[in-house]
Amino acid sequence: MAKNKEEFVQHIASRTEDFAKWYTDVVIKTDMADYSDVRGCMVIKPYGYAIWELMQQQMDQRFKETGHVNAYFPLLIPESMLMREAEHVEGFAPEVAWVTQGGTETLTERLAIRPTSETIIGTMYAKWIQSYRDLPVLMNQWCNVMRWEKSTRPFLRTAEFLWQEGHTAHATFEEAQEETMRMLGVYKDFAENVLAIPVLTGRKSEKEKFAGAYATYTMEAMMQDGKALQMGTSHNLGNNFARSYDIMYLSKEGKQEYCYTTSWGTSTRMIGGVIMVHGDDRGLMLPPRIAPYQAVIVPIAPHKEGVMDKAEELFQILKAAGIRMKLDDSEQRAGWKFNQWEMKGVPVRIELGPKDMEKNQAVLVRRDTHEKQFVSLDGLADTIKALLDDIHTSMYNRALNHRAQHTREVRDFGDFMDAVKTGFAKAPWCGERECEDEIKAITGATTRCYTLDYDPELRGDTCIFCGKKAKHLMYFGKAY
RNA sequence: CGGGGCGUAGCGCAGUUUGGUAGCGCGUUUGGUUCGGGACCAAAAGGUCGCAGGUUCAAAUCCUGUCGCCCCGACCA
Repeated sequence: MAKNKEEFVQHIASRTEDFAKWYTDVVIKTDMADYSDVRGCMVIKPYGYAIWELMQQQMDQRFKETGHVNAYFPLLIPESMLMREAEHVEGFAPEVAWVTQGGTETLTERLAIRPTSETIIGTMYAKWIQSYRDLPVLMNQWCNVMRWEKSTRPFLRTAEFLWQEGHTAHATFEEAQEETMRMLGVYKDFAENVLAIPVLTGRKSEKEKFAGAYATYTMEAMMQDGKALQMGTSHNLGNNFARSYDIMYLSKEGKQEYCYTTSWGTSTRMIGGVIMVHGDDRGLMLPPRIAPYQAVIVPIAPHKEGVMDKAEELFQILKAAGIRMKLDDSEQRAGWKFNQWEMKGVPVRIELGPKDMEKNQAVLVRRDTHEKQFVSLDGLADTIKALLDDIHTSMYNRALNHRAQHTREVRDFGDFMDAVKTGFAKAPWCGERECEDEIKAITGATTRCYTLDYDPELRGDTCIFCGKKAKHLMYFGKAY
């Protein structure tokens, strides 16, 4: 303990300082000091990258299960290629970074650093697809993209980010629509069953949809402050890109037809979502399925005879059982380690000391509830696996409950304004751009997505704001 | 692009009003006592005070310029 009160307060303050930085320090560092003009560059530290790798693995597995294959396309896109889809260009032009110089050679045509790859992949698809026999084409690419945003935000909006972008081509609109919805479903499954984040799925308004798309579908999560985060999107591009890039096939009937294409993407922004949905005052709280370490063994009194040997033995057994393990044999006090691993979000802590060894037991402490249990060393791997599943479910339910408490279905604009102060409002809406803009100007809330099963004819609702006939049941909220 | 704030040791900061030996906490290193919730004692290492110019016997401190970062707006698949 510190000598006097003043020193003690200072001591605590410096700890709190550490702790306020946990989110950047542990996972991502945005540090622009050496990049004078590149705002919002991101450095992902090894621990954060390990999280991303686990996300990649589990998403990729789902992509493969739905018949997709991975490929890679160029980083640089010639300006003329980018410009072929008018609406797309209009949407992305303000945030594209350009290469104008290659070595000592000044380029005759600028090259865009990809903000997304529809244009270049579309160009390739046009060459690859000849016949109905070539369809569908189902590909995915893991890569980085760059968008020169005016303002950036750690995790949520960085200039450069890692993502996956799926691009598919189909013979008919219906097949493209089916694919769009299938991948939206894959994303929802991933968010809920891997990240333990409940998401709303639905369709974007015309204003919020992807530039050049026929329709954009999205999954939206609620953060702890009640704000919305778009976690992934799936677009039915109709034949818009096929028309601009000449993606055509010869049908069974011998006619040249345009393809129908889709694209869908999720990014490192999801790491930000995990942090903001699950984190608490002690730091990160990682859902077990993406935790680089699912359990950490903290030996108690490691200098005592046999403790380290037993801890090492346990570590090997649990690791062999398929649990991602860490044995903390560093020269720190137990209490320090407890706090350190809680800050890093490890779901389960295993304490093993002389007293436990006598009783053939270990102490398990879960990160989410801090609940402590004494369990037998026999069958410990199974006990921990069950506990990890339980932690996942309980984290999901906590987030779901939070969202439920901050979402209100409203029919009155006063209630609407109240609702979007702390969360989502679900309200009938006319679907018109001017109305959407005015709602944003007045309340700060934007349209997030609308439900797919709402029938305004049956319900006879009027728009929450302008009073015209409602077309959609829309979720509104303030967004990141 | 507009408004505000900040650049001093690895990290977080005080010191600038009123110019006069470069400070504090954490971290690091060494030795010792400890060890079931962020230990204690003792010693040590570590900074051309963002950069450039000016004023002065003397500048972290005053003046001018410049670069960078953060926050709030505006903007934003």
